[in-house]
Amino acid sequence: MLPERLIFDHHSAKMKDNLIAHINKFVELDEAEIQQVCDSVNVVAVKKKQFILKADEIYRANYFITKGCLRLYFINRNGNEQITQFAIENWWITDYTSFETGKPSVYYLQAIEDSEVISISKKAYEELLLKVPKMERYFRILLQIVHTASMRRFEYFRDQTDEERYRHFVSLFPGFVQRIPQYMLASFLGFTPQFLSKIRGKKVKP
Amino acid sequence: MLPERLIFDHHSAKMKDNLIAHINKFVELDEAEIQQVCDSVNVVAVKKKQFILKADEIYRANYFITKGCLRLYFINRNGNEQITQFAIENWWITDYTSFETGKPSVYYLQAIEDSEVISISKKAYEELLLKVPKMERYFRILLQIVHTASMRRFEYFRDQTDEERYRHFVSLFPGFVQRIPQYMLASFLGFTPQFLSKIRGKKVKP
DNA sequence: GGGGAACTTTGTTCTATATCAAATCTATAA
DNA sequence: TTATAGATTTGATATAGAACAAAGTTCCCC
Repeated sequence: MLPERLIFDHHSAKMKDNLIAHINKFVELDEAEIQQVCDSVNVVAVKKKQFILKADEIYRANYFITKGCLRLYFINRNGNEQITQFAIENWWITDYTSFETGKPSVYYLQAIEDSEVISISKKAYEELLLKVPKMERYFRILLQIVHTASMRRFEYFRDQTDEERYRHFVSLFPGFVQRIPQYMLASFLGFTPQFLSKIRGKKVKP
Repeated sequence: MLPERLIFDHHSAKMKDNLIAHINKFVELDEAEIQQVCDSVNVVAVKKKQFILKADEIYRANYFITKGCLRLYFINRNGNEQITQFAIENWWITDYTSFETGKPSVYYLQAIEDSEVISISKKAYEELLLKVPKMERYFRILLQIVHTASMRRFEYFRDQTDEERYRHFVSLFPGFVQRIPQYMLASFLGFTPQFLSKIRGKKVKP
């Protein structure tokens, strides 16, 4: 029987393969570069409801999800959770404001399901970008994608009623909606869980 | 007296210096790289109210403002203008969705004041990124900044009332508010010009 | 597998902001 | 210089969704 450490290393290597596969969709890494990426990151398992970080803490890392689902939220002045982002497989997530400035965040980062996450520390990230310029390209491309996604999201918030935004979101991501409780979806879409329940109770016009 | 073309070239070179100065805040370009950047871009003058692009057109370039002010907006289903971004000196602006996909945009890009703009075509942008890897870094850093800005903006939309968001914006950018008509500020902040007028008419609580 | 907490549903009332309408005010172009 | 469209103000009315409240439901944890 293998010692615990080796089992973990084997598992860990498999997680890292997911990240490498994702990077290779955008840039072509050679063996040495793959090694440098793998040496820069760590694999972490988080249980459902476990927090990776909480408000008032500093986001010293960026997180890539290989399995599961996380949410990023803050508490508004009425004391309600406001989810600003979900992250599922093959997404990076962090509070970039805190990550960049080194100042405490207002955000909570919590697992919605048992999840596997790859983390890269701020320091390792900066060093990796200098050592492997292809990673500048990789993150530049990802950030362009993120930017277009948030522009799109903004459009929806400005051009649709809450009810329309709900129906639209469900039609776009029917599978994802199954994975999360309703109150989280309501929070993400910007209204109360009671209102979501009322929408669902309504018969859709034939 | 100099021929028209030379006068323009001289002016054009000065505009490009602004861009180079901006890039040099984030990465250090050598002479050859500066030349490559300058060869990749064009200088354009736009008069107040003139459109750089309109809805249904394709954003084939990214635009850097050296002087003046532009707005990016779309027409919502009620026929109202929804401004999603302003761009002033030293900001890049485009509809990245259209820029990346080559599909027609829903956005209008219009000068609010007489402005000077440097454009880089999609083709020149892609080539420049390959020829000058430092530009990957430059745009990666800029996109991180843009991303944090839109996260912040989202927070404000979720955590403040319209009136609070107005007062907050004015306190953050008093000079900018002077430069634009009220109805544009209302559109950017997500409410009607009538409502903005009513807010302004109110006495602030002492 | 039972009990309590976490969710969801349902009904009522309330409020911020939209919408509609019309009266000024203000720039710009002829 | 004035005519005219564009912009702002002001007031009356309407409405989407919040807040509050309380009854069901489901999910876990012991």
